[in-house]
Amino acid sequence: MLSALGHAILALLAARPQSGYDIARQMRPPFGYLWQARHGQIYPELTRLVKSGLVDIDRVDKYAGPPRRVHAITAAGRTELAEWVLRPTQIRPPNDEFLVKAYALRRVRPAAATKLLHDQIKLHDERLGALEQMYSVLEARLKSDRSLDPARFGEFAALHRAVSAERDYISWCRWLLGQLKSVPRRATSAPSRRGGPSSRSSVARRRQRET
Amino acid sequence: MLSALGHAILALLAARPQSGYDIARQMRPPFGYLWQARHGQIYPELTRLVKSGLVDIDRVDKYAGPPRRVHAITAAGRTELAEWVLRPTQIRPPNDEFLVKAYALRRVRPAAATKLLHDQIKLHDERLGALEQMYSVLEARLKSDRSLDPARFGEFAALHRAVSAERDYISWCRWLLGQLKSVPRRATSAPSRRGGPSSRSSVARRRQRET
DNA sequence: GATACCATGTAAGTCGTTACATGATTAT
DNA sequence: ATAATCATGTAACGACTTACATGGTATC
Repeated sequence: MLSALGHAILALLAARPQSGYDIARQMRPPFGYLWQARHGQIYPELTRLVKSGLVDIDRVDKYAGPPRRVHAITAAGRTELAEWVLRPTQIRPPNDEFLVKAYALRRVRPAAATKLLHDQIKLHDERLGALEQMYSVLEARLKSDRSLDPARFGEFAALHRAVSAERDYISWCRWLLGQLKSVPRRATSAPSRRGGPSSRSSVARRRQRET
Repeated sequence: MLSALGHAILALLAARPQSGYDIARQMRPPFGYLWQARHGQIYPELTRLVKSGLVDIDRVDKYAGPPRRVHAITAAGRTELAEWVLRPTQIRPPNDEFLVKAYALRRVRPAAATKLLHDQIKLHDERLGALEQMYSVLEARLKSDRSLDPARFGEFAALHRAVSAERDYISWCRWLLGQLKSVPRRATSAPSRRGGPSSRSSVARRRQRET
């Protein structure tokens, strides 16, 4: 059994041999677009991959500074990667903290809510900008190179996904911003429960087992 | 310090008092749209919330079957929730296993790749269908009720996000499917490295420290 | 000299999954 | 009877974060 991170590392090493640091750089939050992880998780995982024979140390480069251990995927690693790709995949839990905050947004003043949204938009805009730049660099390379290099198609697909996801997220933030303007009502700490038929019926639908 | 899950539970309890089972049902993968978690994580977290005084046990319902412990948020809980909402929020790491598989897609036969994508589309289509249904039920309620109930706006916003995210994901899958048809080249286990100037320049750009 | 980056590693703690455990109710 | 759902809990394990640790190089 190999973790998703392990397979993500295999996938990167299948593209080209790299050092742990190279991998960590590509995976560094918040700009990693294939898989995000910190070096504290990557180095031990690399060690495990070497121990299981899916990866080996190609060479150790010593130019200046600390030596770089360049890892390469083995034949067994490529086999494992291909088999893993074919195995069924579940949907990841979205679990976005900011979504929960949006759910509870009416608990804060509208001005504060607006600021929150602008902050979040800024964060995602920065990420989107970085992704778009990587995307256009890659696109330019794919066009200028003799034909398009299918070896880089994976990067293209992943970047395409990441860019699209960020745009979608930002659209939602802007939609929410618009909603805040049109429905500026706010609740205080008292829940203001106007226990009319609306909430009644909700409870009734949920449980009919009441005595 | 309280976890994101703890705050998600607080947010749900701020909407109405509920049992652990109710919370677990709303958070159950793969259809939970606010936050996904298993009951094995939820019950201990609820206990912690009670111990810290953010939640208390409203009552224990015994209709028939096992008793339901109905939890309610306390005043301290509402305060904590509101303060947490205002705190800065980082972007969650996307870390989607299927994205890594897409990155490595050219390692499998085109027919297998196509099947993988159809499977993934099916999964997301099922989730999208469920979400859209919840969305339309909620929408109908918001319209039929006297005016729109701002207390339910959070659900609306979260569902909106979830639906939009699923649609975006499915679009990407379909785009990939189209790409597979137009670029049906596949690599065998041999990496076919045609070490031309393209990969050279890439390496050169990445590190200029070579002796 | 201070700061930033390169480069690798480990340890402690939290978050989350999976599986075990129990027992009643409802439907087939 | 058998299975599915209701309802709560715990234990073991794996994934991930944060912080500590080291030491060289480049830049201001």
